[in-house]
Formats: sequence, C-alpha cells, structure tokens
Amino acid sequence: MKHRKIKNMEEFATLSGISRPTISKYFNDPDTVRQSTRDRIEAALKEYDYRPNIYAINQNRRLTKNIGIVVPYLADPFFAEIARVIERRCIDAGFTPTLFSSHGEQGLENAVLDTLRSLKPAGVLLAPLSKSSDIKHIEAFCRDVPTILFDSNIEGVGAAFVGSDNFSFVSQTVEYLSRTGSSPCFFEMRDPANPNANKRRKAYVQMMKRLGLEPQVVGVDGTGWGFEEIGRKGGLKVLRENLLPTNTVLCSNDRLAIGFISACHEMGLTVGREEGSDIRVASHDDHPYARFTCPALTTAAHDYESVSEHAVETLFRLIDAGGRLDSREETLFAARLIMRGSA
Amino acid sequence: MKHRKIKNMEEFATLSGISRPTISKYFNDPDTVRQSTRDRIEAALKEYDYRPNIYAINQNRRLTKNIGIVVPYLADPFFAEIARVIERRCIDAGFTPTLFSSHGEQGLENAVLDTLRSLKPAGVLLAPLSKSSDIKHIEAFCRDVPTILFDSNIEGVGAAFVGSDNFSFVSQTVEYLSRTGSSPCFFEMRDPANPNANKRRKAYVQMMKRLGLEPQVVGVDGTGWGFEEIGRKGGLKVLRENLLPTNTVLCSNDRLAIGFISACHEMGLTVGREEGSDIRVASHDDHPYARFTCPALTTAAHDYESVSEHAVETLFRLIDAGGRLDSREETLFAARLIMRGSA
DNA sequence: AAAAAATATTTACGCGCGTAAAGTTTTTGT
DNA sequence: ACAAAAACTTTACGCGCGTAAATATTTTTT
Repeated sequence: MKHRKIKNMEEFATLSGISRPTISKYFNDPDTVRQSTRDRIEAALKEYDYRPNIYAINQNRRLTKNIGIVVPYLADPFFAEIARVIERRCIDAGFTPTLFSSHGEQGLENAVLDTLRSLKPAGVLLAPLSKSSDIKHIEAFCRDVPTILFDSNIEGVGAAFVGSDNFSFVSQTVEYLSRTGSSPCFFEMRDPANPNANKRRKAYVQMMKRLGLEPQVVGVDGTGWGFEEIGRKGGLKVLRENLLPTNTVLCSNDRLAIGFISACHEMGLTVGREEGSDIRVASHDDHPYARFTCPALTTAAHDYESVSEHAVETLFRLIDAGGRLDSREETLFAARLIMRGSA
Repeated sequence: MKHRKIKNMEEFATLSGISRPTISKYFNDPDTVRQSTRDRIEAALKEYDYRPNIYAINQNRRLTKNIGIVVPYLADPFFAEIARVIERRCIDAGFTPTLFSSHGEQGLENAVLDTLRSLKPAGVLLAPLSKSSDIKHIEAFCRDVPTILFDSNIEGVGAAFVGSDNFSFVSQTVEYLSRTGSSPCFFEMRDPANPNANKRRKAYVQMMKRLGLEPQVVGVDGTGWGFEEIGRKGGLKVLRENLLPTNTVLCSNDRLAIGFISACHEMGLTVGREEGSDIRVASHDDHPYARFTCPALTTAAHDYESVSEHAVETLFRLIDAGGRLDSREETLFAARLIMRGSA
C-alpha cells in the first residue's frame, strides 16, 4: 500500500483511472457499478487507502446512513448489552450507529435528541426515560426523524414500539412461585422510573386474582435510576419493620432484587428455595448479573435477540418506506422463566 | 417561537439582520462578537430556532469539535460510569463527545478507530483492549489523531496516559488483610485481558515479600471479558479441589470477586470478616456492584473523578498545543481502601 | 453483425459554511 | 472631539462531494 495521502475523490479517480461520478456511485452502493469497474476500484482502494470525506457526503444528502441509538441509562448493563446487539445489526446492514445515553436525566435526553436531529440520521432507536421524559420534546423529534421506540413505550409516539410482554413475565413468575411455595408479594418502587413497572404490578394483581390469591404489593421509596440501592434501602426497612406479608418476594426487576437480596443478607436471612431458607426472592429481566447473586436469581428473561432484531428490522422497514408506516405497531415478546437458586 | 424552518445561515442572517460572516463567527465562538450583536443573534435564535449544518461546518475545518471516547467493554458498568463523567466534562467544555465500545473484540476496536479517524475529531480518549489490541493499528491512529490513553497503558503509545496506581491499590488491600487476619493469596486470571492485572500481581508479590510473607498466586483459566463467569468457574474449581493456600482471597478485580463470591455461596462457604466465617474475600476497583454482593465487597476504589478529570484536562492541553506535548506523561492516581463486610 | 440496453465519461452546478480581503461603521481611549 | 482600534458588512472564493444531462463506450440481445 502506498502511504501517499489522497486529498479527495477527484484525485483518487485520476489515480484509479475511473471517472469521479462512477467512484461516487461506487461508494453509495457498490452494486450499481459493473463488476469489472468494482474490481478496479477495489484494487485502487487497496493501493491507496482512500476514504471519502463523510462530512462532504452528508452535507447534500437529505438523510445520512447514520442510525442513532438512545438508551436511558447506560450504566445498567442490560442496556449496554442490548445496545451492543443493536449496534452490530446496524453495522451489518451498512449503517453507522451512534450510541447515546440519557444517563437518567431529562435535560440530557433532550440534548441528545437535539444533537441527533442535527446528525440527520436515517433513523433512530429510542428507549426513552419514559416517566421523566419531556414527552412534547420527544413527540416533536419523532415528527421529524423516523423513530422506533423500544424497551418502554410512550403511547402513540414514534412509528412503532418493540418491547417485552410484561404480562408474560409476571404470569410465569407468579404461577411458578405460587405452585412451588407460598404465594408471592410484589416488591417495587412506589414511584417507578418506567411504565413497565406499572404494567408488571397490574399483571401481578391480575394473575394473583386469577389464581384465587390475595395480591399484596409492597412499595418502597426512592426515585431515580439507582435501583439496587433503592432495593437495598427499601428491603432493609421492610425487613426491619416486618412489613412483608409472605416469605416469598417477587421483585419488579432484577436490579431491585439485587439490592433486596443484599438487604436480606445484611439482616441475616438466608435466601433460597431449599428447606430451611428464610425467604424466596424472584424477579424479572435476567439482568447480566442475575446469575451472580447469592444465591443466583430466579427470574424471567427478556428475549434480547428477538427484541433487538425486531426493533432493527422495523426501523429498516420504516426507513425504506420513507419514514412512515401504515399503522403504529406495538410488538411484545414473551419472557422465558429462568429457575435458579433464589426461588 | 416561529416554527418556520430556516434553510441555511444566509437566511438566518437576513432574518436576524446581521451579516452571515458575523453569524458564522458567533457560532464558532460567541465571545468573538460584541455583546450587543450576541444579544441580537440570541434573540433571533430564540425566535427562529436555527442550527447550522454540522456537516457543512466540519467539511472545511481541519479539526472538528468532536471528541471520541473509546472503552473496551461497555457492558462493564465501571466503563459506563467513567464514560458518563468524561462525556459530561467534554460537553461542558463545548465539545461533542461520541462514545464507542470495542465490545472486547480487536476487530471492532480497529473499526472504531477507523470510523473515528474519518470523524476528524479534535481529540480522542482511548481505553484500549490492551492485550488483544492491534498495537500497530493503534500506533498509526495515534500518529494521526491527538489521543490520550486511559485505564490501561500501552508503552509509548498516545500523547499521555492517565490511570490508576496499581501498587497503591494492592499495597493497601494486602496490608489491611495481613494486619487483620491470615495473609491473602492472590486470585487472578492466568491470562488476563489487561496489563493492570499483571501490575497488580507484581505489586502483590512485592508487597507480600516486603511484609515478610510468602506470596501465593492462584491463577484460573478463561479468556475474554466475562470476568464474573471466569471468577465463578475458577472459584468452583479451586474450592472443590482445595487449591486455596489460605482462607483469605484477594481478587485481582471486583468482577472476578463477584464471580468468586458466588462460587463460595454455591459451595456453602460463608464469606466475611466476622468470627465463624469460612473465608475472607477482597478485591480492587470498587465496581458499581461491589456494595451489593453478599456480603458487600471490601475493595480498593479508583479515584474516578481525578482520573477522568485529569484525562480530559490533559486532552484539552494536547488539543490546545496542536496535538503534541513535550513529553509523554503517565499519571497514576492512588486508591482508597473501602472496608465492607467481605474482609 | 447490427440494434438495444447498460454502463462510463465529460461537463457543470449546487450544497451550506469557513474565511479572506477591502471597505464601512461603531466603540474605545485620551 | 478626534484618532485609533475594534467590530461589522460586502463580496467572493473554495471545500469535497452528490447529481443531473449529454455524450461516448461497452456489453447484451436477437
């Protein structure tokens, strides 16, 4: 490879012996030029290592090949993991994904969307803060930029929603826990950050009633995205004051459960499904750390693969359709119960 | 606010009654225009909500106001957290940070650097994969782009390195453990992903000798970035085969320790510093989840704030200096011992 | 081999903004 | 109040590439 620097496409065209418009076509879509020309271009590319200036490319395009991925809280490995899968799929489809985190702050979510808008992305996959989101701002954004919501829904906003079926999560855990021991109470934040939590509570109540059992919801204080700490503090309070109606606790999500289990340990209670354990704990999400709690956490797992695949596929359809879909689909994927030692 | 769309700077200039070059100056640096003009521009800005086209802006600039942040593995909340702090600082300084993760793969790290190069960033903060990095590729990148390494060092690569002082971490934990109970063995991956691990092992050996104790290193198998699972698997093996020389285990990092503690629990061993516990476990990093293990993990904490602040400040100095510093500084920050229940 | 179709080339313009140069107006210093 | 300095306006060009139109060449079809 000659390490000579090539200034622009004109120069590369001259060196490769092909006209600039053809080179331009090649970079837009290699399949639009003849095989023989493609080979010559690619040979020259090996030789000279030229890459077109992305700023010049995107200046004229109405839409770029960028895709924005926005998650509410990147320090949660669940989102880091789903972002990774989505990134990969976008790259494979020839797009350039850019990852943003709102870090739990409304101001940042708005700022991220503003930045994103000026990037003129082909599309955006947005997992909103939801409860603390500035809905008007997100609506306005979605009017201008083809956007798919995922993880948590905002009614009517965005071209589609892809997420998990909270009823599927909760019905499986409730059924399992009730079948194998005392029926569960539901441990949650009184003021959750996210509408999934509300759906899960409702699913719990509904499922308990269906089984002819008395639903018992235990709400704890705390706001924000530090769920583990909220679960721990709330757990300590609940345990100290003996507020638990049963010795089977179903947490709204794994991060709360991680905190709750740590509170149990602090209080000297043994968690587990074995004879002689003081308390059973189960939860939802199958967080990357769920298998490392002590004991490992029984939980309902997201279908990561399906959610991310379907979200990305829907976005591609949306992009191909020019930014509008006939109707706003909401797709929910079922959970898979993962039985581990905690319940 | 009139929601009329403004096409370009020319149009905005006309509407605001100010010449386009002055508007351009304003966007480059508001302080270079007179207060009165600034006020008029900002008034018009409120009125019309215009934002310059970033692609057109960056096309001509040799350097942009972008800053790239690259971490090796974003699903590790440690990196998510440090990225968050760094992002914030960059934004406050008027830059546009973009976050990338190599997701533990050399191919992706190279691809990220290639993408980054074409973004013509003012500077890059890079936490390399290190062991599995393509050193030549990183060197070539650093020749073209002002880059500061952080978290893990590659000798002589990049304009500076900012990280933590591994000796400070290990000396504190070893000293504490030896003073308060039996002396620790050192639990690590035989083939670590990261040079910090090697520095920590050496520091352990050195520190033990200094205290007149016999260093005992326990290496376990496994490669990649799934440290918790490696710690758990390795822990199970070591415990089953009774390979631990002492009942005090100092893990190379918290993620290994999380896995190791889970293995202890699985084996029915109680972890903790209290009388009657079977084993003490301590570690290094103060991972966000360290306080939620059972029992909570005694560890040596990074000085997150100082590392991120110094990394960013050094990058700004580098940028101001036009991409070259007189010498390659390596700055290491000391750890803070965090005593919790595990040891 | 001739006609039709597909692909390349040549030429030319425009995108939105940075920026330089020359001239004009406003502010600052004394 | 006047000169000097600072800030602004006007004019104009260039950045690297997308893309359209007209023309030329190559490939495919019959």
